[in-house]
Amino acid sequence: MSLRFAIITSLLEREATGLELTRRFDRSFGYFWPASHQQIYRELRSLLDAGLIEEKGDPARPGRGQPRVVGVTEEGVASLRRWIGELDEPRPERSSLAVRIRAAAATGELGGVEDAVRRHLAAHTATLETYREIERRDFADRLLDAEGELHHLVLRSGLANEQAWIGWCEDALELLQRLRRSE
Amino acid sequence: MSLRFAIITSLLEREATGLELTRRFDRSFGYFWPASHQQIYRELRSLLDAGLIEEKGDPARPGRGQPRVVGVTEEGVASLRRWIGELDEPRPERSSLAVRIRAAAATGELGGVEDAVRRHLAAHTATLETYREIERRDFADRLLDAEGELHHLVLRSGLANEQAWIGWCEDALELLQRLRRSE
DNA sequence: TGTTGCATGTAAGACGTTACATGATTTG
DNA sequence: CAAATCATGTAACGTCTTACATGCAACA
Repeated sequence: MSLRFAIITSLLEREATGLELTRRFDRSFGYFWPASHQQIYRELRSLLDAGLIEEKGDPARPGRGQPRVVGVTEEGVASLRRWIGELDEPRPERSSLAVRIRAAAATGELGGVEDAVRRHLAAHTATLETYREIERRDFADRLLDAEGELHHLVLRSGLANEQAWIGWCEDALELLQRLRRSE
Repeated sequence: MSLRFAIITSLLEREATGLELTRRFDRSFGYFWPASHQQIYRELRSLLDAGLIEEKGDPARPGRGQPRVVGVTEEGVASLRRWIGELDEPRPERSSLAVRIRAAAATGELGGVEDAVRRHLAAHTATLETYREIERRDFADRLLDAEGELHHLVLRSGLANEQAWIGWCEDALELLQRLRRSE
Protein backbone atom coordinates (compact mmCIF):
# COMPACT_ATOMS: atom_id res chain seq x y z
CA MET A 1 0.00 0.00 0.00
CA SER A 2 2.74 2.47 0.93
CA LEU A 3 4.16 2.59 -2.60
CA ARG A 4 0.81 3.81 -3.87
CA PHE A 5 0.79 6.74 -1.46
CA ALA A 6 4.49 7.43 -1.81
CA ILE A 7 3.80 8.00 -5.52
CA ILE A 8 0.77 10.21 -4.86
CA THR A 9 2.80 12.29 -2.40
CA SER A 10 5.66 12.68 -4.83
CA LEU A 11 3.26 13.70 -7.61
CA LEU A 12 1.59 16.15 -5.24
CA GLU A 13 4.93 17.78 -4.59
CA ARG A 14 5.27 18.07 -8.39
CA GLU A 15 3.70 16.46 -11.48
CA ALA A 16 5.98 14.09 -13.34
CA THR A 17 6.41 11.35 -15.94
CA GLY A 18 7.10 7.78 -14.93
CA LEU A 19 10.81 8.11 -15.51
CA GLU A 20 11.05 11.36 -13.58
CA LEU A 21 9.30 9.59 -10.69
CA THR A 22 11.76 6.73 -10.95
CA ARG A 23 14.65 9.15 -10.66
CA ARG A 24 13.06 10.82 -7.66
CA PHE A 25 12.79 7.40 -6.01
CA ASP A 26 16.44 6.70 -6.81
CA ARG A 27 17.55 10.06 -5.49
CA SER A 28 15.40 10.84 -2.47
CA PHE A 29 12.05 9.14 -1.89
CA GLY A 30 13.66 5.76 -2.34
CA TYR A 31 15.89 6.23 0.68
CA PHE A 32 12.87 5.25 2.77
CA TRP A 33 10.73 3.46 0.13
CA PRO A 34 12.73 2.11 -2.83
CA ALA A 35 10.96 1.24 -6.06
CA SER A 36 12.07 0.20 -9.54
CA HIS A 37 10.63 1.72 -12.70
CA GLN A 38 8.66 -1.50 -13.28
CA GLN A 39 6.92 -1.18 -9.94
CA ILE A 40 6.22 2.49 -10.58
CA TYR A 41 4.68 1.99 -14.02
CA ARG A 42 2.53 -0.85 -12.71
CA GLU A 43 1.31 1.32 -9.84
CA LEU A 44 0.71 4.33 -12.11
CA ARG A 45 -1.54 2.18 -14.29
CA SER A 46 -3.51 1.11 -11.24
CA LEU A 47 -3.75 4.69 -9.92
CA LEU A 48 -5.04 5.89 -13.30
CA ASP A 49 -7.64 3.11 -13.32
CA ALA A 50 -8.73 4.11 -9.82
CA GLY A 51 -8.99 7.78 -10.80
CA LEU A 52 -6.53 8.91 -8.13
CA ILE A 53 -4.20 10.42 -10.72
CA GLU A 54 -4.86 11.72 -14.24
CA GLU A 55 -2.96 12.51 -17.37
CA LYS A 56 -1.84 16.13 -17.74
CA GLY A 57 -0.80 17.83 -20.97
CA ASP A 58 -1.50 16.89 -24.58
CA PRO A 59 -3.67 13.75 -24.54
CA ALA A 60 -3.44 13.43 -28.35
CA ARG A 61 -0.16 11.58 -28.13
CA PRO A 62 -0.73 8.05 -26.94
CA GLY A 63 1.61 5.12 -27.22
CA ARG A 64 5.07 4.03 -26.38
CA GLY A 65 8.15 6.16 -26.10
CA GLN A 66 6.20 9.37 -25.46
CA PRO A 67 6.48 11.01 -22.05
CA ARG A 68 3.19 11.05 -20.17
CA VAL A 69 2.92 13.60 -17.38
CA VAL A 70 0.49 12.71 -14.61
CA GLY A 71 -0.87 14.65 -11.65
CA VAL A 72 -3.02 13.91 -8.62
CA THR A 73 -6.82 14.29 -8.77
CA GLU A 74 -9.02 15.72 -6.00
CA GLU A 75 -9.95 12.19 -5.13
CA GLY A 76 -6.28 11.24 -5.00
CA VAL A 77 -5.58 13.99 -2.46
CA ALA A 78 -8.59 12.93 -0.39
CA SER A 79 -7.48 9.29 -0.34
CA LEU A 80 -3.96 10.34 0.66
CA ARG A 81 -5.31 12.42 3.57
CA ARG A 82 -7.35 9.45 4.75
CA TRP A 83 -4.43 7.06 4.49
CA ILE A 84 -2.11 9.16 6.65
CA GLY A 85 -4.08 8.40 9.83
CA GLU A 86 -4.85 4.75 9.08
CA LEU A 87 -3.65 2.00 11.39
CA ASP A 88 -0.03 1.21 10.65
CA GLU A 89 2.15 -1.13 12.69
CA PRO A 90 5.91 -1.11 12.12
CA ARG A 91 6.73 -3.75 9.52
CA PRO A 92 8.83 -6.64 10.80
CA GLU A 93 12.55 -6.08 10.37
CA ARG A 94 14.54 -8.73 8.57
CA SER A 95 18.29 -9.00 9.05
CA SER A 96 20.16 -11.49 6.92
CA LEU A 97 23.27 -10.60 8.91
CA ALA A 98 21.62 -11.82 12.11
CA VAL A 99 20.72 -15.09 10.37
CA ARG A 100 24.34 -15.47 9.28
CA ILE A 101 25.58 -14.87 12.82
CA ARG A 102 23.23 -17.50 14.21
CA ALA A 103 24.41 -19.82 11.43
CA ALA A 104 28.01 -19.08 12.35
CA ALA A 105 27.21 -19.77 16.00
CA ALA A 106 25.74 -23.14 15.06
CA THR A 107 28.51 -24.22 12.67
CA GLY A 108 31.58 -22.41 14.02
CA GLU A 109 32.15 -20.78 10.61
CA LEU A 110 33.39 -17.45 12.05
CA GLY A 111 35.66 -16.23 9.24
CA GLY A 112 32.95 -15.94 6.61
CA VAL A 113 30.60 -14.02 8.83
CA GLU A 114 33.32 -11.54 9.71
CA ASP A 115 33.64 -10.67 6.03
CA ALA A 116 29.89 -10.24 5.79
CA VAL A 117 29.85 -7.86 8.76
CA ARG A 118 32.69 -5.85 7.25
CA ARG A 119 30.80 -5.43 3.99
CA HIS A 120 27.68 -4.29 5.83
CA LEU A 121 29.75 -1.83 7.85
CA ALA A 122 31.18 -0.37 4.64
CA ALA A 123 27.74 -0.07 3.06
CA HIS A 124 26.19 1.60 6.10
CA THR A 125 29.13 3.98 6.39
CA ALA A 126 28.70 5.00 2.77
CA THR A 127 24.96 5.53 3.22
CA LEU A 128 25.56 7.61 6.35
CA GLU A 129 27.94 9.83 4.43
CA THR A 130 25.34 10.28 1.68
CA TYR A 131 22.74 11.32 4.23
CA ARG A 132 25.17 13.75 5.85
CA GLU A 133 25.84 15.36 2.48
CA ILE A 134 22.12 15.78 1.91
CA GLU A 135 21.80 17.30 5.36
CA ARG A 136 24.60 19.79 4.68
CA ARG A 137 23.14 20.65 1.29
CA ASP A 138 19.45 20.96 2.12
CA PHE A 139 19.13 21.55 5.84
CA ALA A 140 22.18 23.61 6.78
CA ASP A 141 20.40 26.86 7.58
CA ARG A 142 18.21 26.80 10.66
CA LEU A 143 15.29 28.67 9.09
CA LEU A 144 13.02 25.97 7.70
CA ASP A 145 9.30 26.09 7.10
CA ALA A 146 7.06 23.26 8.37
CA GLU A 147 7.57 21.21 5.20
CA GLY A 148 11.35 21.58 5.47
CA GLU A 149 11.31 20.56 9.13
CA LEU A 150 9.37 17.42 8.27
CA HIS A 151 11.70 16.50 5.42
CA HIS A 152 14.61 16.96 7.79
CA LEU A 153 12.86 14.72 10.32
CA VAL A 154 12.63 11.92 7.76
CA LEU A 155 16.30 12.31 6.94
CA ARG A 156 17.22 12.15 10.62
CA SER A 157 15.44 8.82 10.82
CA GLY A 158 17.81 7.48 8.19
CA LEU A 159 20.79 9.01 9.98
CA ALA A 160 19.83 7.44 13.31
CA ASN A 161 19.28 4.08 11.70
CA GLU A 162 22.64 4.05 9.91
CA GLN A 163 24.46 5.17 13.05
CA ALA A 164 22.86 2.39 15.07
CA TRP A 165 23.95 -0.16 12.47
CA ILE A 166 27.49 1.16 12.33
CA GLY A 167 27.87 1.04 16.09
CA TRP A 168 26.59 -2.51 16.16
CA CYS A 169 28.83 -3.67 13.30
CA GLU A 170 31.90 -2.35 15.12
CA ASP A 171 30.77 -4.20 18.22
CA ALA A 172 30.28 -7.35 16.18
CA LEU A 173 33.72 -7.19 14.59
CA GLU A 174 35.33 -6.77 17.98
CA LEU A 175 33.53 -9.83 19.33
CA LEU A 176 34.26 -11.96 16.26
CA GLN A 177 37.96 -11.12 16.40
CA ARG A 178 38.09 -11.93 20.11
CA LEU A 179 36.37 -15.28 19.51
CA ARG A 180 38.69 -16.09 16.65
CA ARG A 181 41.79 -15.35 18.71
CA SER A 182 40.64 -17.47 21.64
CA GLU A 183 39.84 -20.53 19.53
CA MET B 1 17.33 -17.12 0.38
CA SER B 2 17.77 -16.22 4.04
CA LEU B 3 14.63 -18.06 5.15
CA ARG B 4 16.08 -21.28 3.75
CA PHE B 5 19.20 -20.95 5.84
CA ALA B 6 17.40 -19.63 8.88
CA ILE B 7 15.44 -22.89 8.87
CA ILE B 8 18.55 -25.04 8.39
CA THR B 9 20.24 -23.21 11.28
CA SER B 10 17.26 -23.65 13.54
CA LEU B 11 17.06 -27.36 12.68
CA LEU B 12 20.78 -27.70 13.29
CA GLU B 13 20.32 -26.28 16.77
CA ARG B 14 17.63 -28.95 17.23
CA GLU B 15 15.45 -31.21 15.05
CA ALA B 16 11.79 -30.22 14.88
CA THR B 17 8.41 -30.58 13.20
CA GLY B 18 7.00 -27.80 11.03
CA LEU B 19 4.85 -26.45 13.81
CA GLU B 20 7.67 -26.48 16.33
CA LEU B 21 9.74 -24.51 13.84
CA THR B 22 6.89 -22.06 13.41
CA ARG B 23 6.79 -21.52 17.16
CA ARG B 24 10.53 -20.99 17.27
CA PHE B 25 10.15 -18.34 14.61
CA ASP B 26 7.38 -16.67 16.59
CA ARG B 27 9.37 -16.76 19.78
CA SER B 28 12.99 -16.11 18.85
CA PHE B 29 14.29 -16.61 15.32
CA GLY B 30 11.48 -14.49 13.97
CA TYR B 31 12.68 -11.41 15.81
CA PHE B 32 15.19 -11.01 13.02
CA TRP B 33 13.60 -13.15 10.28
CA PRO B 34 9.81 -13.57 10.68
CA ALA B 35 8.05 -16.37 8.84
CA SER B 36 4.52 -17.79 8.85
CA HIS B 37 3.78 -21.50 8.95
CA GLN B 38 2.84 -21.39 5.27
CA GLN B 39 6.25 -20.07 4.34
CA ILE B 40 7.94 -22.64 6.55
CA TYR B 41 6.06 -25.66 5.16
CA ARG B 42 6.75 -24.52 1.62
CA GLU B 43 10.43 -24.13 2.34
CA LEU B 44 10.60 -27.48 4.14
CA ARG B 45 9.19 -29.15 1.05
CA SER B 46 11.80 -27.48 -1.10
CA LEU B 47 14.61 -28.38 1.35
CA LEU B 48 13.50 -32.01 1.36
CA ASP B 49 13.45 -32.06 -2.45
CA ALA B 50 16.95 -30.60 -2.48
CA GLY B 51 18.22 -33.17 0.02
CA LEU B 52 19.39 -30.54 2.51
CA ILE B 53 17.11 -31.91 5.22
CA GLU B 54 15.63 -35.39 5.75
CA GLU B 55 12.82 -36.98 7.67
CA LYS B 56 13.74 -38.39 11.09
CA GLY B 57 11.77 -40.93 13.09
CA ASP B 58 9.15 -43.42 11.96
CA PRO B 59 8.75 -43.08 8.19
CA ALA B 60 5.80 -45.51 8.17
CA ARG B 61 3.31 -42.76 9.05
CA PRO B 62 2.73 -40.53 6.07
CA GLY B 63 -0.08 -38.08 5.45
CA ARG B 64 -1.80 -35.15 6.99
CA GLY B 65 -2.20 -34.34 10.65
CA GLN B 66 0.82 -36.44 11.66
CA PRO B 67 3.87 -34.65 13.03
CA ARG B 68 6.93 -35.04 10.80
CA VAL B 69 10.29 -34.45 12.46
CA VAL B 70 13.06 -33.31 10.13
CA GLY B 71 16.77 -32.82 10.59
CA VAL B 72 19.67 -31.43 8.55
CA THR B 73 21.72 -33.68 6.23
CA GLU B 74 25.48 -33.51 5.73
CA GLU B 75 24.83 -31.71 2.50
CA GLY B 76 22.59 -29.24 4.35
CA VAL B 77 25.35 -28.37 6.77
CA ALA B 78 27.82 -27.94 3.92
CA SER B 79 25.49 -25.62 2.03
CA LEU B 80 24.91 -23.57 5.19
CA ARG B 81 28.66 -23.17 5.72
CA ARG B 82 29.07 -22.00 2.13
CA TRP B 83 26.19 -19.53 2.41
CA ILE B 84 27.55 -17.76 5.51
CA GLY B 85 30.38 -16.14 3.57
CA GLU B 86 28.44 -15.34 0.40
CA LEU B 87 28.06 -11.76 -0.79
CA ASP B 88 25.28 -10.06 1.12
CA GLU B 89 24.41 -6.37 0.90
CA PRO B 90 22.08 -4.83 3.48
CA ARG B 91 18.54 -5.02 2.15
CA PRO B 92 16.90 -1.64 1.49
CA GLU B 93 14.98 -0.32 4.50
CA ARG B 94 11.36 0.62 4.01
CA SER B 95 9.59 2.97 6.42
CA SER B 96 5.88 3.54 5.97
CA LEU B 97 6.10 6.12 8.74
CA ALA B 98 8.53 8.18 6.69
CA VAL B 99 6.13 8.01 3.74
CA ARG B 100 3.33 9.22 6.00
CA ILE B 101 5.42 12.12 7.25
CA ARG B 102 6.24 13.20 3.72
CA ALA B 103 2.54 12.88 2.91
CA ALA B 104 1.69 15.00 5.95
CA ALA B 105 4.24 17.58 4.86
CA ALA B 106 2.63 17.75 1.42
CA THR B 107 -1.00 17.90 2.60
CA GLY B 108 -0.73 19.59 6.01
CA GLU B 109 -2.52 16.63 7.62
CA LEU B 110 -0.46 16.72 10.85
CA GLY B 111 -2.96 15.24 13.34
CA GLY B 112 -3.22 11.85 11.69
CA VAL B 113 0.49 11.36 11.40
CA GLU B 114 0.97 12.20 15.06
CA ASP B 115 -1.31 9.27 15.95
CA ALA B 116 0.69 7.02 13.65
CA VAL B 117 3.96 8.04 15.30
CA ARG B 118 2.48 7.43 18.74
CA ARG B 119 1.43 3.91 17.76
CA HIS B 120 4.88 3.16 16.39
CA LEU B 121 6.46 4.49 19.57
CA ALA B 122 4.24 2.20 21.65
CA ALA B 123 5.07 -0.81 19.49
CA HIS B 124 8.82 -0.17 19.59
CA THR B 125 8.70 0.39 23.35
CA ALA B 126 6.93 -2.94 23.82
CA THR B 127 9.44 -4.74 21.59
CA LEU B 128 12.34 -3.16 23.47
CA GLU B 129 10.89 -4.39 26.75
CA THR B 130 10.55 -7.91 25.29
CA TYR B 131 14.19 -7.86 24.21
CA ARG B 132 15.27 -6.64 27.66
CA GLU B 133 13.40 -9.47 29.30
CA ILE B 134 15.11 -11.97 27.03
CA GLU B 135 18.44 -10.37 27.88
CA ARG B 136 17.78 -10.62 31.62
CA ARG B 137 16.59 -14.19 31.26
CA ASP B 138 19.22 -15.63 28.93
CA PHE B 139 22.28 -13.40 29.11
CA ALA B 140 22.41 -12.15 32.69
CA ASP B 141 25.53 -14.01 33.79
CA ARG B 142 28.74 -12.87 32.18
CA LEU B 143 30.11 -16.36 31.56
CA LEU B 144 28.91 -17.24 28.08
CA ASP B 145 30.44 -19.62 25.59
CA ALA B 146 31.06 -18.51 22.00
CA GLU B 147 27.59 -19.56 20.91
CA GLY B 148 26.01 -17.61 23.77
CA GLU B 149 28.05 -14.52 22.98
CA LEU B 150 26.89 -14.63 19.36
CA HIS B 151 23.25 -15.06 20.33
CA HIS B 152 23.63 -12.08 22.64
CA LEU B 153 25.17 -10.11 19.79
CA VAL B 154 22.12 -10.74 17.63
CA LEU B 155 19.85 -9.64 20.44
CA ARG B 156 21.85 -6.45 20.91
CA SER B 157 21.24 -5.63 17.26
CA GLY B 158 17.52 -5.67 17.98
CA LEU B 159 17.99 -3.62 21.12
CA ALA B 160 20.02 -0.97 19.29
CA ASN B 161 17.49 -0.80 16.50
CA GLU B 162 14.51 -0.37 18.83
CA GLN B 163 16.32 2.25 20.87
CA ALA B 164 17.13 4.23 17.74
CA TRP B 165 13.48 4.12 16.69
CA ILE B 166 12.24 5.18 20.11
CA GLY B 167 14.58 8.15 20.24
CA TRP B 168 13.50 9.23 16.80
CA CYS B 169 9.77 8.83 17.55
CA GLU B 170 10.11 11.05 20.61
CA ASP B 171 11.90 13.60 18.47
CA ALA B 172 9.14 13.38 15.89
CA LEU B 173 6.35 13.89 18.42
CA GLU B 174 8.08 16.95 19.79
CA LEU B 175 8.37 18.47 16.32
CA LEU B 176 4.81 17.62 15.35
CA GLN B 177 3.44 19.18 18.53
CA ARG B 178 5.49 22.32 17.97
CA LEU B 179 4.26 22.60 14.38
CA ARG B 180 0.66 22.10 15.48
CA ARG B 181 0.86 24.80 18.13
CA SER B 182 2.40 27.33 15.75
CA GLU B 183 -0.22 26.83 13.06
C1' DT C 1 -20.26 -37.35 19.67
C1' DG C 2 -19.14 -32.73 19.24
C1' DT C 3 -15.83 -29.32 20.23
C1' DT C 4 -11.19 -27.87 20.94
C1' DG C 5 -6.35 -28.00 19.89
C1' DC C 6 -2.56 -29.87 17.25
C1' DA C 7 -0.54 -30.48 12.84
C1' DT C 8 0.00 -30.21 7.93
C1' DG C 9 -1.23 -28.39 4.07
C1' DT C 10 -3.62 -25.46 -0.60
C1' DA C 11 -4.93 -21.28 -3.08
C1' DA C 12 -4.99 -16.64 -4.43
C1' DG C 13 -3.25 -12.31 -4.60
C1' DA C 14 -0.01 -8.42 -3.47
C1' DC C 15 4.53 -7.04 -3.75
C1' DG C 16 9.43 -7.13 -5.49
C1' DT C 17 13.24 -8.39 -8.67
C1' DT C 18 15.36 -9.44 -12.97
C1' DA C 19 15.46 -9.64 -17.71
C1' DC C 20 13.89 -8.25 -21.85
C1' DA C 21 11.11 -5.50 -25.69
C1' DT C 22 9.76 -1.38 -28.24
C1' DG C 23 9.34 3.35 -29.81
C1' DA C 24 11.00 8.30 -30.05
C1' DT C 25 14.60 11.80 -29.83
C1' DT C 26 19.13 13.52 -29.86
C1' DT C 27 23.78 13.82 -31.52
C1' DG C 28 28.18 12.46 -33.62
C1' DC D 1 22.26 7.19 -40.60
C1' DA D 2 24.09 4.77 -36.63
C1' DA D 3 24.46 4.79 -31.87
C1' DA D 4 23.23 6.45 -27.52
C1' DT D 5 19.71 8.00 -24.54
C1' DC D 6 15.12 8.82 -23.08
C1' DA D 7 10.80 6.76 -22.12
C1' DT D 8 7.29 3.34 -21.61
C1' DG D 9 6.23 -0.86 -21.17
C1' DT D 10 5.81 -6.90 -20.78
C1' DA D 11 6.92 -11.30 -18.81
C1' DA D 12 8.45 -14.50 -15.59
C1' DC D 13 9.60 -15.60 -11.33
C1' DG D 14 10.19 -15.58 -6.37
C1' DT D 15 8.65 -14.06 -1.81
C1' DC D 16 5.18 -12.75 1.62
C1' DT D 17 0.45 -12.35 3.32
C1' DT D 18 -4.20 -13.77 4.07
C1' DA D 19 -7.73 -16.95 4.05
C1' DC D 20 -9.21 -21.38 3.94
C1' DA D 21 -9.12 -26.86 3.96
C1' DT D 22 -8.14 -31.38 5.94
C1' DG D 23 -6.99 -34.92 9.23
C1' DC D 24 -5.92 -36.70 13.90
C1' DA D 25 -6.22 -36.87 19.10
C1' DA D 26 -7.95 -35.73 23.58
C1' DC D 27 -11.72 -35.02 26.48
C1' DA D 28 -16.15 -33.35 28.36
